Amino acid sequence: MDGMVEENGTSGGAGVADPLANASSSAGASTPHVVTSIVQLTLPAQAPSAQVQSVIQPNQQSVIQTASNIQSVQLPKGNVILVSKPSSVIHTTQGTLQTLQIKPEPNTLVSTQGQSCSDESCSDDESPKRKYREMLTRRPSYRKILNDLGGAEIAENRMGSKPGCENEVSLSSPLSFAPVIPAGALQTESGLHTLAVSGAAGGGAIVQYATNQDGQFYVPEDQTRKRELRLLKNREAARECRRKKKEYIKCLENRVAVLENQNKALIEELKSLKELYCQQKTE
DNA sequence: GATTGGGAGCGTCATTTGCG
DNA sequence: CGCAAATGACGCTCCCAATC
Repeated sequence: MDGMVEENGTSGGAGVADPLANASSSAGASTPHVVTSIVQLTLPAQAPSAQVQSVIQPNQQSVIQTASNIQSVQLPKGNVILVSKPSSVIHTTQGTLQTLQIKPEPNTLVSTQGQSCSDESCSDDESPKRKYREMLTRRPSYRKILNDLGGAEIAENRMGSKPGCENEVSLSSPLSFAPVIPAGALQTESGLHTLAVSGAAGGGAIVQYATNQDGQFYVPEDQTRKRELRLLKNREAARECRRKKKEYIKCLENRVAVLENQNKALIEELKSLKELYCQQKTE
């Protein structure tokens, strides 16, 4: 899967869709998400009517996005940045849009829940600790991320690229644990004993075994088959999960690079605007 | 060549998540 | 709600580079 994710955040044809790509694609001609990000810039209050010639040419792709179907909302305080959530690396427990409110006070916490929360203004229910915990809720699974972005079918195609892998299931290898004894073992109503055993690679497992006429211990056939099948499936699942995790990390790394570039461009743009503004002011 | 430390990958178990 | 899949955590092995 080398080169699956291209620099501009779009995914390669045969690869899995970059779960994070849409948020970073500034052109976005083919993306279903019209709005990738909305940034409201507030001009200095001293010069509300300043005429500023944009350094952004009409046909030039700007890193600052606008969207015709989005209405700007006047907010009483501070600047508001709306971030489309689905592709954001920031995950919250609610809503499609996140509102990040930026306040100048140094001790203010930035909340992703739609409101800021300074240390002293929070009630017990809304304590910073609680909010922090909420922010740390488990990240959605890779499967969910793909589903949200409509990439499920791609994932399925990938699965399809290994046709018949289930048929390769082999139940031939025997279990390796020894039927060591009943000290502390429990006997069930079905006559099976339940015993905790240690696996070869740490951890443990609960197995059931029975005794034959000679009092020897054995594990019922279908019990071992079930266990083997479960282990085999889980082995495959773990492998797949690791692959997806690596892919996900690649995507994140790619996104970092894209955002760093965007940040650079924004800084440059801001610099140019500032220069223009100062020029016109002195004239 | 022997030793050592770190990284990558694997198998398994326990737990969480998602779906019917 | 139950079940299967997905994922985190843990321990193990293998490989490779650095050091002695």
